Amino acid sequence: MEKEGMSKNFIEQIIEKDLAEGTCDAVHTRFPPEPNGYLHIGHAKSILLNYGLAQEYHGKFNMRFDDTNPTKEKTEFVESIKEDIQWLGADWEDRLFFASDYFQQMYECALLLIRKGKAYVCDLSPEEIREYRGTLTEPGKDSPYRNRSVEENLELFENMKNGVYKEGEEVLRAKIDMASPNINMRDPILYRVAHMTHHNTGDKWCIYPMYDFAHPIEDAIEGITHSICTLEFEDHRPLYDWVVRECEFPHPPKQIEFAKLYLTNVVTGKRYIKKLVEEGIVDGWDDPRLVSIAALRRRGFTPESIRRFVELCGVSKSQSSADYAMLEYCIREDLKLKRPRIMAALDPVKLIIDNYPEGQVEYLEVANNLENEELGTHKVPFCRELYIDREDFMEEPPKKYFRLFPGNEVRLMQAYFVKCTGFVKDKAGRITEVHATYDPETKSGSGFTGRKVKGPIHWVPGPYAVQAEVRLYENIIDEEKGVYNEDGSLNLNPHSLTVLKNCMVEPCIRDAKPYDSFQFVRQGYFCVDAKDSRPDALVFNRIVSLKSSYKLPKPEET
RNA sequence: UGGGCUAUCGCCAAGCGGUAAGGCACAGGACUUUGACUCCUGCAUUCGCUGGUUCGAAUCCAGCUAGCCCAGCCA
Repeated sequence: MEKEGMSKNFIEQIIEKDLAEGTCDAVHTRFPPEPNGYLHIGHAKSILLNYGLAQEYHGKFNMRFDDTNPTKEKTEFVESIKEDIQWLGADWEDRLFFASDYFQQMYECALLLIRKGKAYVCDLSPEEIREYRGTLTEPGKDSPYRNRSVEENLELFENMKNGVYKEGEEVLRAKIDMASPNINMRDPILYRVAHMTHHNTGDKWCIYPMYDFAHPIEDAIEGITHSICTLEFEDHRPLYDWVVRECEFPHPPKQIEFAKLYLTNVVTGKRYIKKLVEEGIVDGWDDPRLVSIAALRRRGFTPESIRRFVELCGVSKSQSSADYAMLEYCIREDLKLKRPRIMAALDPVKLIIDNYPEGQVEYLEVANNLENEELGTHKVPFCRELYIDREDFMEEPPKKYFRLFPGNEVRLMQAYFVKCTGFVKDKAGRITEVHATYDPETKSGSGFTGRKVKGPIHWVPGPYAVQAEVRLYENIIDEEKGVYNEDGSLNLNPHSLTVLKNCMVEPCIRDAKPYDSFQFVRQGYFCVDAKDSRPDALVFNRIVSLKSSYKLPKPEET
């Protein structure tokens, strides 16, 4: 995992300084999600950053569920999160933890703070607490319960723990500074009452610690040295440090904040995704048009490609959003030499080789990937009737069109040269058949050098081709307008899903399994849909298009 | 005069007082049994703005400006 030659990001610089100065003697990081939803590409950055840092400095990486609020958390999310992290390749070894496992220790920390006169039980209602907190520009004022005796606080807190109070009746607060310009320091709430069954601790507790109190303790207990989180927690750092200090942990962890990863013009907001799912606009949280880890996996992205992407994006403190093209580059790059390339006609039109004997079939051995011999070969039947893609034939070709048109000769990929002799149209003027003759001497691999042709085109054998349904997914975005309209509503791209039902694919595709990806020659990368494989027709997702296809030449100047 | 943070090419991002790395995207060209890939070439006299310090500033100082975050008994 050594990044040779690459400059160190600011977190690496902090860590190396800490290591050099002896502030810590080993690196220990963690990924602490709340199990209240599914992971997306943004989480991947945090996971890979934390795991990568542990690897790079030969330290440890912990997995920890930050489950301190039973009203939002579910076991099913715990399972999906674990699965996604494992898939990404971050290994927590035997260090899988739950914040809820530390509830007893947190409770004892609270007791310590009360005894030190640093925390008090407050009777104020939620509304009153808000009023007393002041505003962004005005200081708050002290709670009338701020100066209770240690004994009284101890008793009241005991009552809280024993379920004497209803939710909202009492809270435990830190005694810091109600006039602090940092609102987080205005006597933040440490513990609240919640009569609720917790997914891990059941009914054992009815008081639950707040994030600001729990998180530093979790980190300290686990011996985390660098607690890496996102920018919005910068204002919480003074409180984080306060908790660690007042609870008297000997080796205080250091909180470091970095900027979240956003993708330009891609919907990442949880609220919006929830709405899309609820309204049936997407078929679930793993719909390939979204950027959840599960969606990316279903769409054919590989863990390697996501790791590469995160690495390419870098780590900084400036709020930024990565171009989606960068993600596409990563998956193209990863699949390029790794996956087979097979031929397909997304919009098939018949090509009839008139001089090829009717009923004759020969099995051509074609390379799975011309750039990577290790992927071997497979056989494709070649016969009189083939399918080619509609865009590979033009009745009246513009300049610089190298594919099939009357009188032109091209190579059928890894097969023969064919020369177009004619075509048939239906009443509507739509081409239904293209006719050609082939030259047996030009067989692929024969070493024929007699003449050259410019445009190799792809083909599939008519009677043997497999019909597949191909879904061309676009992200829910609009390149021009962006994701959100001015009023904050979503700007849905009406072309986010196009379904092509009669695509013709090489017969070898029959052996494909869910999540298998291929390059459909000249069409882009496709992945077998893991959620929708039908017995009678294959279903594919488009992962990404090839970089460009034939572009009409610019109109000539007159 | 609330507080915190950020500002380097269309998008990421190095740079840490010695005269603007790299990647994506884009544009040319070469090659090609994928108009893909690969390979060349081009792409910031300038670092949000204005002053100042200095032989020398993206880097230091001052003052502006813009954007993001904070007033959950969410994380």
